[in-house]
Amino acid sequence: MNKKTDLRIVKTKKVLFDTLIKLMRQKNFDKIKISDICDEALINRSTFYAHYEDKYELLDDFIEDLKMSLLKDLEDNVHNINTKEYIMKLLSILIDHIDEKRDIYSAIFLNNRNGFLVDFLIDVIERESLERLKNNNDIVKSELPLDILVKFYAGGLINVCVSWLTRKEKYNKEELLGFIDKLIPEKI
Amino acid sequence: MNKKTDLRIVKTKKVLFDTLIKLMRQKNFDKIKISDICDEALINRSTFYAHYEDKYELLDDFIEDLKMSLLKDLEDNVHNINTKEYIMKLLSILIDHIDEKRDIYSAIFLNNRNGFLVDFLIDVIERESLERLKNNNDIVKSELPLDILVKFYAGGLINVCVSWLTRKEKYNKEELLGFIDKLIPEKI
DNA sequence: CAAATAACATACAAATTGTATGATAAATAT
DNA sequence: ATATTTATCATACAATTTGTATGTTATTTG
Repeated sequence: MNKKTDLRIVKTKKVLFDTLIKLMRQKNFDKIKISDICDEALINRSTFYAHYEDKYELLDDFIEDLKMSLLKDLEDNVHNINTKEYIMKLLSILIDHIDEKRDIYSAIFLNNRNGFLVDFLIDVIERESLERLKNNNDIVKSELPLDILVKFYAGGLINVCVSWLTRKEKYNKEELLGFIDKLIPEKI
Repeated sequence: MNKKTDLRIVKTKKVLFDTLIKLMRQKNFDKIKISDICDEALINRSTFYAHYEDKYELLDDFIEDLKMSLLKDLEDNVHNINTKEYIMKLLSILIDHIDEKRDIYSAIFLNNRNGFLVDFLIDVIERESLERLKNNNDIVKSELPLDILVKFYAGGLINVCVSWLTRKEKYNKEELLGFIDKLIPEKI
């Protein structure tokens, strides 16, 4: 039984997270000062230092949270189905998740901090489905190493999602999923 | 006839570039101070400020140079051939280029500053081959918007290259090209 | 060789960070 | 409900890093 964290800490972190994203939408993360964040968040600067060593630690903590919430969305929704269905479901959840948190993700992407998402997606695919993919007939024929396949599809699909999110949204969510459906072959 | 730049400037910028990469291999770009760079480069800090406003401008300038050299490699080698051949040739040149400048690129990738390469590759493909791709039978059947296709393949292939570069190199250059060959369908 | 100018040495102001301390307010636990 | 704990605040200050300014020296160009 882990004692729950003090409400004040929860509140402080939340307002720091919100403010960070707000500022990242206005200017590049590189240019954001700790004092900017505190001023905007109405948080004393010494309080900031009580939680984080620097702004990078704040960003890391935030992204960790984001990963957890994405992971939860996936766990709740993705179940054992075949490879392509599985990937489609995974991306559908991912896109929903991104779409719900559109402000957050577009701020992250604007700052080119999306490496984590590629890494994360690769991680998820590797962890959750490596065993399944290994025993799956779909995958055997490709003659390609699994790690290469995973990198390729993860990189490509994330890039499509990023452009969909940051651009002027030529397509809606359903169209995007339709495109992705065509990009992923039935038999990999 | 544009007057050539003063030799001293060329030398100063070169040593700044070299030092930046050296430091980026040791620690994250975020943590590198202007004074670190100058100390290591044996350049007076005031000289730094004579050329750049901050370290981000230095990095931009360096990446601009890198883009130019990559562009030159491509121009020298890529000629009109069909879509798949064209893409394979493009990537072959890209991989050679990256391989030659392995130290530089792995430092950039380690710092997750590879967004520019995806953007750049997309740019190259869009500029140099959009017309060709448009009139190409290979592309028509896909029923997918060209921009989506470009994002997908650019993101996927760059991600494969990045992992190839930063990982412990399980595969050699020829094997990598073989994998890429299988990833790109004959008819897109 | 003369003129131009880049790099240097130095100093210093400004901005930002990082730390320390005691007081106050809020949350938890008994 | 009250005592206890502790997070936040206010403030001050040292330390770091940046950014600018100035005159001198060394190098490059023409």
